[in-house]
Amino acid sequence: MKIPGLDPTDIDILRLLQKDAQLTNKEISFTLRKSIATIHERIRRLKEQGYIDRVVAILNRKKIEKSLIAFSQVLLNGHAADTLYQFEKEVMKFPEVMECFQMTGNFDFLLRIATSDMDAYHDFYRHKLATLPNINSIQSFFVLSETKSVTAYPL
Amino acid sequence: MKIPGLDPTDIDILRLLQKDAQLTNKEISFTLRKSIATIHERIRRLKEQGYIDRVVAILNRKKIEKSLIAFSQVLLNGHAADTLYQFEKEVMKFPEVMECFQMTGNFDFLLRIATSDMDAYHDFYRHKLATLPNINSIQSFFVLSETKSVTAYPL
DNA sequence: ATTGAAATGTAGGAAAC
DNA sequence: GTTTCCTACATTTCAAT
Repeated sequence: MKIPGLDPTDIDILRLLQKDAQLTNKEISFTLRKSIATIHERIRRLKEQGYIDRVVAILNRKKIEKSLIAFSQVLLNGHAADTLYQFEKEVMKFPEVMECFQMTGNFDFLLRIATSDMDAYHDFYRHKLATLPNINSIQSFFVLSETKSVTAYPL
Repeated sequence: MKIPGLDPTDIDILRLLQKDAQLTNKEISFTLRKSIATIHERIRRLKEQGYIDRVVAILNRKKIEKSLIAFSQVLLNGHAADTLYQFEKEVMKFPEVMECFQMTGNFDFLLRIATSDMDAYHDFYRHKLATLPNINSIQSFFVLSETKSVTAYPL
């Protein structure tokens, strides 16, 4: 079995819910040819055991005026545990930072930053990000166009 | 008004649904001190007008054995419209590629790639990604740890 | 656009096979 | 794991404001 604790029906359910979490148990049971009660019980278990983390609404970025997405590579001065921890602790408080990953390679963190436009990004950069302690360098790249963007993991 | 076509109540609703789309209309109506019918009508409108793109289940990456996330910077040979288009068309077919953005800067595309481990990534790299035409270089970075990862835009 | 109330459908739980 | 039944909630519609 590919994923410990999950059988093919569980995988099918996860595949469907990753694309559309508003499917009713009835619709899922029809698609997968199982009873409603089975689907209900499976989903309950998948949530309880933490396979499904949460259900969220994905907004249309263009419509809500967060048209500018930046990916910023951050290099810190030194890698003392405390330096890393302090950076993480502060950067995750910024709502503009949707993602922050510590990375392999020649920089320390990769951030995904959402703002309305370049002015707003500049503002965030100067008055928030660049004010954090122990920052050596920040290199930013901006999204020109979005070819694909899904939240569904391949299963 | 910050976002055209939305009043403060709409913004509040979007903020809540971005974090938890399983909130019932009743719960939202209680939080925002509006009637259930109002909340219902607002959400219907937000979906119809495309502010809410979709509602999805977010899985726990660790539990489903997609522990390895790579960000790959791809540089193509030349930027003929057809070269770009062909790359986009092919790369978006790969389920491992969760995101593909055309970017500013000294590379053309940034990909987010989800696989189970380094072996699976290597396999994807050699037999899928690197076989696409007109690829000049691919530089990959891997996620060591996840400090923050949300799908909610700041509103 | 907002509301309360009424109708419909779904979720969630229990029992028996 | 499935089926049936049941109750409680949630969604959806609608007439009135």
